[in-house]
Amino acid sequence: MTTQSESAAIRGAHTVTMSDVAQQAGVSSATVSRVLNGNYPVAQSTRDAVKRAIDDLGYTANAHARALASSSTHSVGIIVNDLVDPFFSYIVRGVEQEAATTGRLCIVAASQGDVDREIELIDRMISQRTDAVIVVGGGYDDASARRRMAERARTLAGIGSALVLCGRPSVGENVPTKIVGYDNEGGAFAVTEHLISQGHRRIVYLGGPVGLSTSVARLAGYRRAMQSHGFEVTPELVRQGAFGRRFGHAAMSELLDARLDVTAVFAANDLVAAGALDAMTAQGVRVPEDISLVGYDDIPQSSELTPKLTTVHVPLEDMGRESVRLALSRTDDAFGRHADGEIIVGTRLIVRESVAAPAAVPWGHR
Amino acid sequence: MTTQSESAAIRGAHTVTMSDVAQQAGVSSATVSRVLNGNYPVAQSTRDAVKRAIDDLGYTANAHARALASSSTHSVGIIVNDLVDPFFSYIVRGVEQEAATTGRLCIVAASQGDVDREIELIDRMISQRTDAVIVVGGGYDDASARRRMAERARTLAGIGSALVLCGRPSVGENVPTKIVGYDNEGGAFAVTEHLISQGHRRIVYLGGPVGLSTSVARLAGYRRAMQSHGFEVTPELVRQGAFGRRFGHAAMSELLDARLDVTAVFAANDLVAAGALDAMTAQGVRVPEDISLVGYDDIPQSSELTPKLTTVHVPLEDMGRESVRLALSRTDDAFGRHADGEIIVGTRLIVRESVAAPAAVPWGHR
DNA sequence: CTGAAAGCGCTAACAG
DNA sequence: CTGTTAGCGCTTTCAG
Repeated sequence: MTTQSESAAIRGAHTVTMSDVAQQAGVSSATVSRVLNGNYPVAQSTRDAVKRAIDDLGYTANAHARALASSSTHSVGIIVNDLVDPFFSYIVRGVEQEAATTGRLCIVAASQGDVDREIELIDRMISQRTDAVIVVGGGYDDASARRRMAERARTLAGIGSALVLCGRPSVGENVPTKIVGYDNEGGAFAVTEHLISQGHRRIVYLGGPVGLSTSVARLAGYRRAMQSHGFEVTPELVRQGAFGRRFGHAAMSELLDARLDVTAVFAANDLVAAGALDAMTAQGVRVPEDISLVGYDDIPQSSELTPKLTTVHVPLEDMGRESVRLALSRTDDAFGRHADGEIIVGTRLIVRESVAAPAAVPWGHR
Repeated sequence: MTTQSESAAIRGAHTVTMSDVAQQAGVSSATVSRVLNGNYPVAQSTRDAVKRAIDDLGYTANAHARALASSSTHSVGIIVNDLVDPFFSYIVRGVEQEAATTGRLCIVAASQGDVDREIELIDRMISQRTDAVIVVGGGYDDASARRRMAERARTLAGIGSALVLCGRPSVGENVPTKIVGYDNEGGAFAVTEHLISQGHRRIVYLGGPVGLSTSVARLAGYRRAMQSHGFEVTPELVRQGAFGRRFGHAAMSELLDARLDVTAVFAANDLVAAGALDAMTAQGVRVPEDISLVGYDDIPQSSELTPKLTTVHVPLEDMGRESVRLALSRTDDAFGRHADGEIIVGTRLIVRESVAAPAAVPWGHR
């Protein structure tokens, strides 16, 4: 048997191309293309000969030549802030899965939350002519960024691809984007309501970058719930900053040191909650006996904290999958114009162990 | 000002190509290519004209055409088991970072631990002609898989790319692969020694798929440490299975239910340790007072457990970075033959809070 | 410094 | 069913 490596060695370092295969099989390259793509009738005998030649030569089609000659590149692009943050990695997992299911490869890039970098990465994806470019996570209310994003959206729509905003608000009317979102305001409202229903009224909102759409919306939901019950949201009750564990820890420590009179904490996401929990545990504050705590996102780790975290579930992986499905579904109308597509996934309160009725005497005031 | 979108609208849906730009700028496409690549002298005025045309037209180079005509594709491929497992996601982060630094994009794919799927994905990466294909994580001692892997390694080397095995042993002598590894056996030996030095002698080895190179090596290190002290490793002391949190929980619960006489647990990785810790906490077993616990990998979450986990540090992100560096460093000799490259990163014991001297009376025997 | 022209490897009509 | 023939959009000699 002639193995791939042997023949490669015999033939030298020249890359094996389709016409090599054609020649070896005694057919034309068109025929090789046909058996490869299986989208056209080819005699069984010819097919076999071609397959044998492919094997013997160790031929692997050049995806670039293919992309150039045909249309689809069989790839999707995804841009996230950070690949190790569970929020993003679960979404990436969903995207990769759905891409694989549809025979596509997945190009991922991390923007580190830098807007310019993000645009730059979108441009690189455009260069790659990916079948979709998925941008994940909240954005800032920045007119320039929005305008540049809109330009890319148009370019992508123009080449038959699509820009999908996953967990990010629209960048403007009449901009051809697809959106996969979830209800940040509503979820925040619900979880705050839950706290209030347990008797809390001095609730602090902790974390989330100032101005980031996601955290703006969560804060709004919190505010609406508080106000609908006539509870005042004093400035000291709102502690924004970042979405990480570290911030949660630092901000909570500070809060505790200040002996602020609060009975519950709404952390802007689960990571912040985890950090806050650490800080409380370190200072001997019991959750939920002394202070109740809730988070947002329901990343799997949340149910592994002690106590298990009450939070708002967001179907991250599904959002990833939906993003590619939506992008791939052609929504052009009869005139070839690109219509908008939008999916809002459901969000729901997950009650676990981190909430209880407020302590008779608040922590730090005994 | 003529915006990109306006002119795109005027021009219709035809993708903007280089010759469009050339025409608009009144030069040849060769010139456009030159200013784009900046690797050849072009008059300043011409350069400006071209740039303006590019802007006006909203031109974005087609990466596939470029890859086809030139050589480098400016991309690297990486294959992991699972994108949300911190072990893998940190490595991916390192790869993405280094790729970005060298102006490359990163194609990622998940094999879900399936060998055939892994080979299939390598083939797709070969199709993409990525500058490197990085396969991450332990492998099974499977001759067929190794042979197929070796074939791919040769193919890749033949087209000027490279197969790098990150955290996986060599697939054979004279196979042109690059290796980025770390000392599993040594780290396991060290952490087991640590336990022994604290007075433990009934230590259970928990987790890790049977036969997976990584876990085989860790188990070997554990055995060597035990045996060097004359402690017998009875079969009941070795509980293999998987690398996940769920397995850790299940196996530890079982162990506890069996009232097995052990004073310490060496979890095959931190996820298993986290699961085991959960199980112990649930049953009222205190760590480390009743039973000591150690893990492996030192994923960041390890220091966020209660108690903080004593474990073996593995520089995951660095390994990712090194993988692409190594792959990109040409190590061809004068005859154009591809030489092997290998990096073994350091591993070190991280002592935290999960180990103490054994209890006078073992848990479950009071 | 710039243009013309020959591919890179493949797909997709268009003829047989 | 199969071969011929154009390109896809770019890079890269080779000539000016």
